[in-house]
Amino acid sequence: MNHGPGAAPPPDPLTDAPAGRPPGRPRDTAVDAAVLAAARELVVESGYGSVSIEAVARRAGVGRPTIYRRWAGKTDLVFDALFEATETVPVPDTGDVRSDLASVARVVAGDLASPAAARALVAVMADVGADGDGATRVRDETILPRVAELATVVERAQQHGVVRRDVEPDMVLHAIAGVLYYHAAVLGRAMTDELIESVTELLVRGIATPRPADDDATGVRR
Amino acid sequence: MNHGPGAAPPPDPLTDAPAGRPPGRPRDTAVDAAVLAAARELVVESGYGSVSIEAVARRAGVGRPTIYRRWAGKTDLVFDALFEATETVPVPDTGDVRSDLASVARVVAGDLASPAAARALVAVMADVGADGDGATRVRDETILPRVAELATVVERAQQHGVVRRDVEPDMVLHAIAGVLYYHAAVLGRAMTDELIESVTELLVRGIATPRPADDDATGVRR
DNA sequence: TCTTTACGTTACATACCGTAACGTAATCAA
DNA sequence: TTGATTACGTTACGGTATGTAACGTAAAGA
Repeated sequence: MNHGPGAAPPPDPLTDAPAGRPPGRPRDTAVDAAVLAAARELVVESGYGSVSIEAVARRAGVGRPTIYRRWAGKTDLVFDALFEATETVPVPDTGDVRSDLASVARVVAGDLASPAAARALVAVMADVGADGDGATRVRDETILPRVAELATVVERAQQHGVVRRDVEPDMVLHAIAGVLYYHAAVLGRAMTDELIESVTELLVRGIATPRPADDDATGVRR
Repeated sequence: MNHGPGAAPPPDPLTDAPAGRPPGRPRDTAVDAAVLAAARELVVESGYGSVSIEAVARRAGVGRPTIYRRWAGKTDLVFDALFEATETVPVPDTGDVRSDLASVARVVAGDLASPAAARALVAVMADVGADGDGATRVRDETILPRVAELATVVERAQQHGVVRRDVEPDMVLHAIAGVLYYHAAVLGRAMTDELIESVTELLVRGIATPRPADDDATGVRR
């Protein structure tokens, strides 16, 4: 994946110096902004499948080659356009696992607030997954680090004994994301408070440590 | 959505008669099969985004207009090609909620077994969701009925008192599907037994009725 | 034989792709 | 100021896919 405009000037491989601004006319940052905004708008309006580089260039008032100088293709561009807006959020720490997980769920739901954006995110993932190259890179550079960071919420709760030790922290995060993605992208449902509430409820009960003299909380055979 | 070749001759609205075979040369069912097979192959080989009606027609040895006579477009065609293979499975009833849900999870995982197919399914969903028309139809005609059918597993368990009454049965099914879809399409992970196991574990604990003198199974404040 | 529909072929206008070439503009170094 | 270097918009190119139309031929029933 390119992640084009964000790239800093490369360090000089010989001198190992910080390598100041490269020669020549610098990129116009206004172009970056215009293109990303146009891409975002078009995706929301007409869906990922209907977006074309051509249309983005037209709306942004920019030449098509200019876009190709920055991004490798539609997938790259839309990916940046959608993730550029998602600012990193601090890991919640309210002292209560339930509240922490609810916060996480609300952040994820925020990214999926617009059904169109949700579908686009999924479409990009499906698209990116097509080539074995960039697929793992996107995941490893964008999704997984964030998951690992947020998983500390679960780890903290484990150290305090309120969450089972055999729960994989990442799994909990993936579950939150999975359920919300599914509701947004496949079911086309809005991210309501009720949904966030019931997901949190389900997970908190699912990962909670059973009461001391109760080592078989799942013995539900009838 | 079209669901083209499966359509039976329409009943006569006036006579209410079964309405025999329509006049003219009948559709060649071999063409249906060849096109669907070609579409399936191409989707698995190169991903949904790279499939074109043109390519499908070429591989199927069929004229392009012939495809357009049956399906409205790429989305329609691929949708039918992918769902045609998923036979309906009887609702499990092992007498144990855990086993029942594990069975459901295994069925869903079966549909997502091939990573390429999983991505294609998601891509089609995202694509279908773009137009407000066919979106709800696909969901209401394909996904939701199946979910409602399988949700009886949860309802049965509720009647036997092993699952909380305030759990929405559909929600449980959506959770299973959501987590598995996410793992397949976004994370690109295989449908392992461990995954199915841990999802089932999480959900069973999450929906189980708390022990009688234990009305606060979620009081996990530290 | 007549009517009706299916099929393959060919053709058409439109659109997008990705890249190349050109002239002009902006920036830095000598 | 001059030269080198890169960015930008415009134009153009060959290639591919789209969705539709028109044609002749094939297959079925009346």
